[in-house]
Amino acid sequence: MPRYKETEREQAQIDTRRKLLEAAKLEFAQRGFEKANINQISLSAGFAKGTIYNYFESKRMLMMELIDEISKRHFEFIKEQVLKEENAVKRLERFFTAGFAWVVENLAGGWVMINSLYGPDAEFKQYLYANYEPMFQLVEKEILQFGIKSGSFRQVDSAFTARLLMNLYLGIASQPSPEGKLWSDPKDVADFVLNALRQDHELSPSEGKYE
Amino acid sequence: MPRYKETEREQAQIDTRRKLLEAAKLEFAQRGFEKANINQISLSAGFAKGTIYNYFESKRMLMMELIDEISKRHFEFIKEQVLKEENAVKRLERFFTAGFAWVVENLAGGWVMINSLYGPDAEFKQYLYANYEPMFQLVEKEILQFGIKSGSFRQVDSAFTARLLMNLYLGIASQPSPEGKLWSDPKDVADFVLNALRQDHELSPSEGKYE
Amino acid sequence: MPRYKETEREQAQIDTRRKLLEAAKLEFAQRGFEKANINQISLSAGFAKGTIYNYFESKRMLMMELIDEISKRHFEFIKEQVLKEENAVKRLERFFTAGFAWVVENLAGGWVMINSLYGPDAEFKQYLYANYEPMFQLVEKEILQFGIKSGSFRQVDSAFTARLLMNLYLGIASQPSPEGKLWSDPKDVADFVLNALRQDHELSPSEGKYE
Amino acid sequence: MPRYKETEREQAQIDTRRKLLEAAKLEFAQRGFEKANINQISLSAGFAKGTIYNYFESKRMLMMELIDEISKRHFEFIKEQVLKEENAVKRLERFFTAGFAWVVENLAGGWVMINSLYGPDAEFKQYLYANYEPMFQLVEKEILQFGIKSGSFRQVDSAFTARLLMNLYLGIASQPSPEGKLWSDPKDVADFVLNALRQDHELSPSEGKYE
DNA sequence: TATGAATGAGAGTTCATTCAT
DNA sequence: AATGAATGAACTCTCATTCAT
Repeated sequence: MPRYKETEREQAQIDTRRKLLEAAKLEFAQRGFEKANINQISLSAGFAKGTIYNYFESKRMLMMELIDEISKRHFEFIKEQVLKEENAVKRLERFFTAGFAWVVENLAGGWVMINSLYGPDAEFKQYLYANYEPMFQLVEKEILQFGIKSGSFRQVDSAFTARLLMNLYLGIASQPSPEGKLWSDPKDVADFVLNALRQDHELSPSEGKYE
Repeated sequence: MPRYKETEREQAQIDTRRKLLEAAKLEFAQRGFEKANINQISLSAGFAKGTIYNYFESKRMLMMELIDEISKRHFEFIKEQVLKEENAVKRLERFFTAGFAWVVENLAGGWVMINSLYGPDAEFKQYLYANYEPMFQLVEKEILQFGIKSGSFRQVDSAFTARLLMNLYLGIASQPSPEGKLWSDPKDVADFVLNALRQDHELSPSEGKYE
Repeated sequence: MPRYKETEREQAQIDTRRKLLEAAKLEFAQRGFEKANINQISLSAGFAKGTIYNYFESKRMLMMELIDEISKRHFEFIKEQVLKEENAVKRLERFFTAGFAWVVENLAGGWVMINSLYGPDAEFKQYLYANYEPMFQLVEKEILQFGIKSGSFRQVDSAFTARLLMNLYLGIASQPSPEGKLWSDPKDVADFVLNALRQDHELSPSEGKYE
Repeated sequence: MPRYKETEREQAQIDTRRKLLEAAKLEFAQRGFEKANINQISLSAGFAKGTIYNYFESKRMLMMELIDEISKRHFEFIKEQVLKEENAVKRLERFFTAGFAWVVENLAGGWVMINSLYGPDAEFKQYLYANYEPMFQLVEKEILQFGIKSGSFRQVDSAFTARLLMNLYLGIASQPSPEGKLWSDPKDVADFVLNALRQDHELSPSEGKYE
């Protein structure tokens, strides 16, 4: 059999798979995992009901692979944007700017992530946390520790603070309006955080206390 | 008919209702709304499967009433604790302390709230937001505006900041360990926030820049 | 115990029973036997759900007693009106006039009869036929045979014709408009039937009189 | 894909659908719509209980399609037989002969029709009336008006009389014995009706009145 | 006798999954 | 690889009936 035929077939399979994942993303985002209809996903993607089972073992495995794909893209996007900046403050601002932008550009994907993260399904949640580990690392190391080392930020517990920042990000990202807008500006969130992270040595000891 | 008899019957109804809501809370927390089995709830509460329909119109209505009850208790608890304090900084600390404590003491209730807040069901989400409006108000007015007026906090957008704080609270509250512990100390979160809210007038203009 | 107390109690029971039957008639007429809600009947009658079971063994027995009552009243009404007339032609006309009037005045009762007569429940149907036997007899003997004997009608098979007439009556009676009107005038139906029953034209003119 | 394969599959679908409708007809006829068990229908037809939902949206829709099918066949059968005759009297006789024959040959179908026509379900009733409109038209135009024009019948209100005849037909048709026989002979019914429709000009005007 | 909470059998419907074509 | 008919477990909801008070 000619080589190029093989390649064509492989490409066709990849395309089908991509279409199915795209349809799944929309369905899961709209109805949630439990209410989502796997037959409908296959149909929406332009195939017959059964086709999806040639590509994914089960509804659950489909979801896992979807989570995988979305979270990887999500991370890559943010990582690239953040590392572009060479200044910790700008990196932090960029983290929120890029993060919010991604959500707005990927509403359905965002919903799948949020639902899995805060939903009742332990397996999905655990899987997602594992997938987001690199993003935690990014925030912790490439933003916070980087900023502390460079003197931009005060000495904070970077692991703890990374989690706080991720929480802020995801929390806000989970509340888009029906039109797909977020309720806050990334700049404002970044400002708030920067205020919390700024050096406070210039405060006189007596002023450092909050009664 | 003797009065006390009536009272007895009424009390029995209240008890049954409470048992059913309690069982529902556990089931919904554990499995999520969609996977929750309403027959099982009734059975877990110690009744026949049909009994629950003498008390709640439908699975959905049961959930709504549960959300109602939990959110009201949640708010009352936090409100009481926060308003006990007469100092804005202490109120803010108390908000997190009491908030975390409530979640730890009410793990199942917390799950129901979080799942509804971040889940795919628009009706539940909307209902819950409406129910949590008083809590937003509490944070905005009795903590933030109160602190700004008294000079404890700098001039921030109180509505925006209230939402940020609620996000932080709910985000962290949504991640209890399997043993029911939260990953962070309320004191640490409060400190982070207080750093962001402290007066910055003592900074000289040149020091106000992050570079 | 005083005698009049007993009587009062008996009267109260009779009243309760009547109210329950009345409510049952409306419910059965509106929703049909299968969809009718026996709890609702008891409530509509002004009692608690369980009360109806103090008066009727089961939903089915309630229906039987209702059929009994309605069909007896129905027959008594028509019989009285028909026998008032001393002329066969008038009796026949009166049969349709009174019959239609009864249906219009007793729409709910009429529905219960028709549904039972033409419905899928064999037991009800059989019971109703037994109950309507006297009405068949009335038509056969007091109208048709009476008219044949008196020379008003030609020689027809009175049993067969009685059934035909009952069919005509019940068929039309089963089609009231939503406002409770029947689609035809009893006079017109009677005229049609009288045409079919008149002496054949080859009879001499003197015999052509229906009296 | 080969054409004949497609055809095979289509044929299989048509067969399955027919089997399901057949089973539904028997179940509905025997137990009535409300008591009929849709799972049982699917099982009786030789499929799993869920299969029927691949062909019909709901129990209600199944019933509607069944009514549709039966009434169409019913009408076609009678129409063909009636129009075969070229004489109004014969057409009328044929109407009853063919009508009775159809009922006897299609007992279950007949029951479904009668139950829907006289039952408590307004939607079915309305649907059936709409479906039987052509049959009313047939009786009114092709039998009665045809007979009046040709001088076979006297001048009667054809719409009114058509309804009367349909009533007679359906009423008798609704009372088959357990063995599936009707209580009357079509000839006798036709004779009765013909007597009512015959020209009465030979009666002297004064005798034509029933007073 | 009246009450109404509790019961539990039963039914319609959904849909993930299988598999022969 | 793609198809889509068939499957049957599972689930929500209804309501006739019971019975302790």
